[in-house]
Amino acid sequence: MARNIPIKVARAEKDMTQKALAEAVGISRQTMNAIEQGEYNPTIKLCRSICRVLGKSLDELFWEDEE
Amino acid sequence: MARNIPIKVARAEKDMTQKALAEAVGISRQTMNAIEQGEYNPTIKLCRSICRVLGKSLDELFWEDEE
DNA sequence: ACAGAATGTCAAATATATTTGACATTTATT
DNA sequence: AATAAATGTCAAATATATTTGACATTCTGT
Repeated sequence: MARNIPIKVARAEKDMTQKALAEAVGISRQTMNAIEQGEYNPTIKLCRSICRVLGKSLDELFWEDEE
Repeated sequence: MARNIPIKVARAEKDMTQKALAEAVGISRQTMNAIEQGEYNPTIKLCRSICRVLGKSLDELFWEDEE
């Protein structure tokens, strides 16, 4: 999996730290970091939470052309 | 969670059975059924697979306004 | 250069998505 | 009405997402 740059950018736009985003979404900092590193595969529910907090769509933050 | 009507519709458009979609995506028929029933929470990777097979976007098939 | 915050990463434990098999119910076809 | 295909649902087992704690590294500001 590829690193998730769109999340990093959206987070920067909101001036949020990984920790802050993790807390806003109710997960651990390590999980948030791993998602941004593209090391796994969050649940769709979690993806939606992240989208809501960052004000972005699923397609903007989580689409990938090739698996 | 709410039943996922958009998947049902998209599947109908492609004239695919739950079983056929499940096979195309590499999961069990029961899991596909449960997803359509909104009983859980697939992985984003699986959501992307379903989107590719059905020719729809994440936002079209998996967005929900309220959790 | 120093200190503190933010990020990256690992291993072990826990929660939960997914599978398998089996059966009941509904829908479509003849 | 009868049969087959499609769908809905349950329980037990397995795979994997997520947590927790701990430590190393990079980034920022003073």
